[in-house]
Amino acid sequence: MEKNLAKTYSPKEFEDRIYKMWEEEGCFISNVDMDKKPFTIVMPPPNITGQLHMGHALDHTLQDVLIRYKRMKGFNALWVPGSDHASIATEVKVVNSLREKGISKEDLGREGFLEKAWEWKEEYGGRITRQCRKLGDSCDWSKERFTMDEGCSNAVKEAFIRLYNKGLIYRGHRLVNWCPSCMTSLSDAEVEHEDKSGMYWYFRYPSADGSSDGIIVATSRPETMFADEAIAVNPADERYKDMVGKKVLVPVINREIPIIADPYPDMEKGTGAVKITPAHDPNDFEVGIRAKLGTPQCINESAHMTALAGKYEGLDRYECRKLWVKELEENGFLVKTEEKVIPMGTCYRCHTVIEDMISDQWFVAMEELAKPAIRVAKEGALKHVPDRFEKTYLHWLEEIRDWCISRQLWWGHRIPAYYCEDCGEMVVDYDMPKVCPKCGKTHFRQDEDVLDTWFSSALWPFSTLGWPNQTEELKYYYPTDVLVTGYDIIFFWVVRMVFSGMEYMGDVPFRDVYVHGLVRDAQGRKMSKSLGNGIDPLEVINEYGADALRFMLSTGITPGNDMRFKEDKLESARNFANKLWNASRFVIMNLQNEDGSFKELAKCCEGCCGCACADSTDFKCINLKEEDKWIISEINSAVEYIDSAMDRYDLALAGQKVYDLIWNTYCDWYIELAKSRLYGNDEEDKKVCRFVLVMCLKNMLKLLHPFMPFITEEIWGYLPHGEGEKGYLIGSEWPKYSDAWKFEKAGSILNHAMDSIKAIRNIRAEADAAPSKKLHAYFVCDSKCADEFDAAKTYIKNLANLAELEFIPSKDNLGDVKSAVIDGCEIFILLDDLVDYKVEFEKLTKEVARLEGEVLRSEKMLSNPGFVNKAPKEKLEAEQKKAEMYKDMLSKAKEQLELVAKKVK
RNA sequence: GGAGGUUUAGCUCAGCUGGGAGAGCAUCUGCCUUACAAGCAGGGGGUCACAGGUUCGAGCCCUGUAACCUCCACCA
Repeated sequence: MEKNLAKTYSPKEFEDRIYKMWEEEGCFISNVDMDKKPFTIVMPPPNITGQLHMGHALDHTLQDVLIRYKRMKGFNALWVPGSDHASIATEVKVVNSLREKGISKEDLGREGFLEKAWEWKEEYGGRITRQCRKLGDSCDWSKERFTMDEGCSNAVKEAFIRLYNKGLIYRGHRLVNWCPSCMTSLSDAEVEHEDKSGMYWYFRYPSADGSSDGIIVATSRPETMFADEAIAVNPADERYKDMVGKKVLVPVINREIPIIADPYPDMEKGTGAVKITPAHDPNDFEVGIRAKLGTPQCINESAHMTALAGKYEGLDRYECRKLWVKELEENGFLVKTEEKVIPMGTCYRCHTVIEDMISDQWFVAMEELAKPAIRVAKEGALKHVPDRFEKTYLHWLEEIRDWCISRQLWWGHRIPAYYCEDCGEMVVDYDMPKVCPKCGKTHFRQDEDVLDTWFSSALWPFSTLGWPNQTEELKYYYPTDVLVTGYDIIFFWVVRMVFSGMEYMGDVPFRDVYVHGLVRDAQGRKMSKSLGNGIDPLEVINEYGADALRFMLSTGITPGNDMRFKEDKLESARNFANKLWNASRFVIMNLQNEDGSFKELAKCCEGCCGCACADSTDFKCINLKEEDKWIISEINSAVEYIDSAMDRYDLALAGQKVYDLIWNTYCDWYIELAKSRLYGNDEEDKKVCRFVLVMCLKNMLKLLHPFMPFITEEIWGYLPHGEGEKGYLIGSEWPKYSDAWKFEKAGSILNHAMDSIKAIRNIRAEADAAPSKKLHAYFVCDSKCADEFDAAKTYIKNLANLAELEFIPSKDNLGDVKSAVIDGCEIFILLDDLVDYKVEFEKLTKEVARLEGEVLRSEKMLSNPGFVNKAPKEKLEAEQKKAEMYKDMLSKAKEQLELVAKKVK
């Protein structure tokens, strides 16, 4: 082993090595252990369609931070990894890759195609797991799952059969969302609504018997006219009362259709008369059922016209529309047009405009299943973070319609329904039946369709733990603790997992849903392939390291809100890692002898191993200085703060606190204070200082570990450890808040010291005094804190670079001074010719004005009976103290001003 | 047509249950001070979108307005 850390922080040198070490040592493995409480997260399985993007990196980082935190807190932490077969998305990808080789999916046939799809899965599934490792995901790879592996497939069959037997899955012949490009049905959740600029065309449908001028209807889809079955009007509509029951002709093609009365038409919209095309519009379909209309189709599965469209047969729907409108116009049927924004459903995968298509599909009846899912959210058994997402969740469940689960695809879970070749009888079963229960024959064919990919995802929190088998894992780990996911898949996934969990397991799949936002680009746009603005996490890791990426992602967010990806945030995170690296290097440097062996550290207590263990709490045998007590106190209160933030899922606040602690507290102050001791001659005190440096560093490494696991583990490896600390940081114990670590007096002393130092530095900087120049400072302290300033004296002398610090009773006879007023003390420095008295005069004038303002504010508050009577006692007392302090500071500042005023003259 | 979110320093964003406005980056000044220039020290910069209200006290609570964003909603 090297004696010390390398000179420069270079994450590439150790991140992969550390991960491999963790994995080989089984640090991620979790097994059933009744003596420990489990903490479980099931990873939202990434699609095997490609590679992980920044959204995954965020999702995984948040989960890993939580898992590592809980693991260190002593939970039996399990993070189950896996991936999703992503039926439609993957099928499209495989089809495309085949097309490039000039092969169609039909050429290969079902079996051949599936072989190709599995090859795809092997390649891309493997790539994803490698990326997870790069990110530092501490998931239990021995439990890795895939939505189409044997266990998950069994779970899918079991779920399907159970629901079918309960009558909650049924086959229906009805209108469904159809993507003409993907050539499959889609569920409502898979349809996105986009506003598109469109047109209303108003056409006259002439009267069949010539008894009237006919009727004018508006439509945005003239090409569906070939399949019109009626014109509907509202029964309350006076305008058309006499026409109900009469017939009109579809223009040009002269097919007779009736005018019917139905509550559906809105008298305010369009002309109040609506053409009814049951096969191509869901509302029309409903009207058609009520009026017993037929369902002729003029558009087919690929959105081309059928024979019903006559000479337009075979044309694309939009081609046909153009020509057909032209023909109608030329024949005088077009009354007027109106430009209009029309909301249109599009396919969530390819954004093709959806057709409503009549077909035979499988459905899940949702009404009963939704009820328990609604109940658990309302009762609080399922908690959303932030809670506003509960509204989204509930709204969707309350409006839910039956779920179309069959897809006309090959890649996915094939529906376990079998049809007798002889009599057509359908059997739903785990495997192909041997004998037909109806006709006794033995030839069956399986349903051609596969299931919606979300059908298997819905089972993920328990199928991954062994369900439908009642395994030990399932009993121990279920329900899981938290689901971490983006708000964009609440509908697809979260609601379905919840009602599935309630249905099959009788309990929620997770207690909390931690919802995060999207990672956008620097301009705030969504990252997408089409914009080409996506950023590859691997490239970022390559340049800045996984720790920097993780820190940027986990501390740059507010729960539920989107974040922008900014390069400078990454840099800042990387610089922080570098800071920690160098601080650690400093500590180690001062710890080691020439040969790399450790120098002696002070022992904190009887039986101390001399390794400055992180959990030292008994300081009986050690002579701590005030700054030691102070830094220990600071860490102690940070632990309390961080715990509370983590427990609220406020990871960003927790992370920022560690940042602040390491950089602004430990590095900027403690290490600086430590230098004079380490370079001094007091050998006993050096041991004490080393002890504190190491103990505090260890605790900070722990606090940072969930966020930056690699660098913290790497540094941990270079520090001395006692028996109780053997092993890796990842498995170490989280720091505990302890009263033994509270040192209030030391805090006060150091605060006085830091205030003084800053004030003197300020004076020096503004007077343009050389930093190297040793100054002589005079302090006039209040008697109430004289002791504390006295205790702070050496710190001030050291860090403010003073030749001398003298406490004097009054500033009289000092002569020319530059000064500062801080709480409890006035500071004077003789700077002779360096001072610009004019500037000084202005500054003091301003300061006096400021203090006057403060005093005024305070007095106003204190003379306000409302405040005095109603404010809590602590507030009142605090305000009184402040008032006193400001008055004091004001009078001193005024005196100084007078002095300077004389000089100016 | 419904629902939600956002609006705080030049930029990106924090700000917990109401009690004296913060960070990172950028900018300016001075420093290669023996862990770190990926750094150190110091400074400047904000009518907390707008208008009302509640309160002794509002960035925070209530009402309204504006701008931007997102989701949901059966394409006459």
